[in-house]
Amino acid sequence: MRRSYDQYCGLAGALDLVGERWTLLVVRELMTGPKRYTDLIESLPGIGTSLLASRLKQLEADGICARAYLPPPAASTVYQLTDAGEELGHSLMPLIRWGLRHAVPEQPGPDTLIGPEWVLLGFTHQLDPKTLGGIDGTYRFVVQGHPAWLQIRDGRANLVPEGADRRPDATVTLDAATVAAIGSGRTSATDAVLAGKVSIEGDQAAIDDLIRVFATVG
Amino acid sequence: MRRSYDQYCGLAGALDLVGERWTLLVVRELMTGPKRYTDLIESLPGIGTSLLASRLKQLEADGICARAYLPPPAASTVYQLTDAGEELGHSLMPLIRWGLRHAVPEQPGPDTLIGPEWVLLGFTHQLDPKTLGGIDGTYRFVVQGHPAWLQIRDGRANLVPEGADRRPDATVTLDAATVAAIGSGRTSATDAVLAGKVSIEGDQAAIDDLIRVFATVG
DNA sequence: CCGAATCCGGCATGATACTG
DNA sequence: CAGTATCATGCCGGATTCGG
Repeated sequence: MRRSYDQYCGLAGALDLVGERWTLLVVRELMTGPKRYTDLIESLPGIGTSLLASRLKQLEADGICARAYLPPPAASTVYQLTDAGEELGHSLMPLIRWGLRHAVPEQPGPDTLIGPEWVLLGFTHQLDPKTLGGIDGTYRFVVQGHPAWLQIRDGRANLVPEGADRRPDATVTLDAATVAAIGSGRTSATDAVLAGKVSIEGDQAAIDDLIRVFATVG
Repeated sequence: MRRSYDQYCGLAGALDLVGERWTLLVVRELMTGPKRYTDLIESLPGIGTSLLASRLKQLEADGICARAYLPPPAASTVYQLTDAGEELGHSLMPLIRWGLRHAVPEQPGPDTLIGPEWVLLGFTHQLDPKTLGGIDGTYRFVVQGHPAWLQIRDGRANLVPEGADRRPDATVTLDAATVAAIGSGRTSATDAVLAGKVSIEGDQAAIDDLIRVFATVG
């Protein structure tokens, strides 16, 4: 029997489902695409293998994530968000941005793990869908040396896993503090570019598209 | 030394501060005005007095809430949100509405605690500030027999504590399931009124204002 | 190697009793 | 009213093991 706050309240109900330690970080991982058990273990150092298994089972039972079985030769199990899980992910964006503003230090500490997708989430969430229309491109973001891929297509921007065959239309290089400042809303993307904190290289048309998208952020 | 995920991520950082059991529910309580220690204990059955004290200390140390000392004759300590705490409250609204949609059953169970403010939060968050302009009124909502007060003034709507001297301009009566359906976005407020799920009584001008506000919700 | 289940020490939580 | 002290319980983290 699971522990419940037993209150008729959206927050208490949400926390009954996803309020336990690690659970929301598992959801965060799945927000950037399906992941294998081992991928999750690596992104979540300290979780303990049995706890992850238990969390995944709960999330599955609650309809937040589901397993999928990749066909051979990949032949592996992946976990992915259901529609309810995707909605949950979107509903977390303001909290993520609050955390960037109030809970994440300017500079990461020596032992702090950096996942470029984590900090890019706050950025992509601020993009204006109207500006994205007509753009079709794949951008490689290098955050503090760690690469992540952003795909803009059909008026939507998504972080996608690195693909062996993928070639970036442009590469954007910046450090973690800069992404955090932009993602949190503290700095506008344009200001960061003008301050020389962001380097963009690649196909000129793609760069122009990106600059236009940046102009709407902040 | 507090346990930390130690990840450069807005969500992980936020959870380092407010991810432990009960913490966000304390914040939720403070979202509807300053509260005394004993008020909190009563709204959070099961928390255990020492754990609440510990959580309040953490929230204070992290700049999310602060104590205030009421002057005599009230002569009592209250806890209230700081600016960062208010921001946190706002950032939780989408999660609260997700919870209303996916984690709260239609009908409360026999032991489920009902706090009218909890479920009204999802409603007030959807109000369109433009519609609120020019309205100055105090409305009494009776949710499943439990009263709560909504004050609309200066273009903003806030849940306020019951005041001995307060007199409602109108009283709205409805059940918990109806507020949840509206607050979650499943039903529009207008539809709920048309379906006879909501009863409104009071001053005719105040009722008209309220109906106009309702029309923007959903 | 992937995806777990098991065992165990330690810390967090919950209930009660007690104090200024 | 506003907490502190204490203690039983249960959850978490780490290591090990095990089947596919």
